Amino acid sequence: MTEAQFAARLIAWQQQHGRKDLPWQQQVTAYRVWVSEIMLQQTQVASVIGYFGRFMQSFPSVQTLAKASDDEVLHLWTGLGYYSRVRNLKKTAHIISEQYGGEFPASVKALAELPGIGRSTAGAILSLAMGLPAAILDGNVKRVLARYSATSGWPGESKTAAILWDLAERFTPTEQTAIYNQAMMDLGATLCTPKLPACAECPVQSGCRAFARGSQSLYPTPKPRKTLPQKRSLMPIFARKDGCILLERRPPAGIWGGLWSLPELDTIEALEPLAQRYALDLGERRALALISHSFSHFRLAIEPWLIEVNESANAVAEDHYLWYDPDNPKRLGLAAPVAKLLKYAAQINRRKAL
DNA sequence: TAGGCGTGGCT
DNA sequence: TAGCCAAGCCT
Repeated sequence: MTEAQFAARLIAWQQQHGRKDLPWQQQVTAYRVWVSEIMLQQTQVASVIGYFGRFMQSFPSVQTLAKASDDEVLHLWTGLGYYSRVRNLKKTAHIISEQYGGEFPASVKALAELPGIGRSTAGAILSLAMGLPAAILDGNVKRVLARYSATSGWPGESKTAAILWDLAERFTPTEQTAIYNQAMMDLGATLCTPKLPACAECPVQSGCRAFARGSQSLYPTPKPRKTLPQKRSLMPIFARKDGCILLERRPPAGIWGGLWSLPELDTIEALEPLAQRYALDLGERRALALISHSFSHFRLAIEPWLIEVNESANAVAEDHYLWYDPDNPKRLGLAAPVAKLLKYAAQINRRKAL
């Protein structure tokens, strides 16, 4: 099968079986495609749909996003993960409004220089939003191409990535590139799935080297896994009489960067110094059930403590902490397990009030 | 180049 | 249950 035939079959398949009703496929603009592509990085379509709608409701244009506060954007990202995407999103929104007059540049090079946009996301914006010929190489395309060409090697290795990018560039047609790229993603998401691919329905089965050998499950070569380190931390839920709970802002980089969180302690011995810093008188305390939270690179066991406090004046910077009212919550970014704990603590508090 | 960076769904 | 995986990018 020639490269042109491959592309033609994908395009025909897309028109019959592809996805055409995703939110970012309606009222297509570079802005909407860009936001969707950032949200979809390492994140499944089903998870993104709700977030995308709320985001567009609040920030309908690159200018409204550029002017928004960090807390407001992080609030709408809470639970989606990879929060550095938000910092990069805001930086790029600024650059587009200030330096590009509100229009996205129309080249891979210029797009990929923007924070948070790499080669594949640049290709997606160019092809899907602008109709220009540009290749993409996301997880779906990698899987389709690795199987079709029976290419071994983990795609995270530069050598394997170079081979796959070369294939992607060769197969990507200069006409109808948007439909073709969407077809490759949809084929990977619906037929050429990681497990139990539906090869019987595949439009390019006849040229697929993995299918010919019955070795679909060998591609792409999986990432070499190491056992995840296990960490543990204490999270004091300092609750005032009025039900408000102490939150601290996390540093901009690192895990949960820029989000609001409960304080994190290594040991219970660190509780007194922390209480002193905030000038808290500690009352009754009770341990709540352990929470296990899993990240891509470590596992965290959280030991939450609900602690009643009386507060007096302290000298901690105002933008470093706040008293969060669960019954009248401010709009800000919260780490997922912290959001769960706050709900739980509010429940306990409400029961006590009855 | 390898590792940091989240979360939820699925098996 | 525990591991795998998802429309990757940055340092």
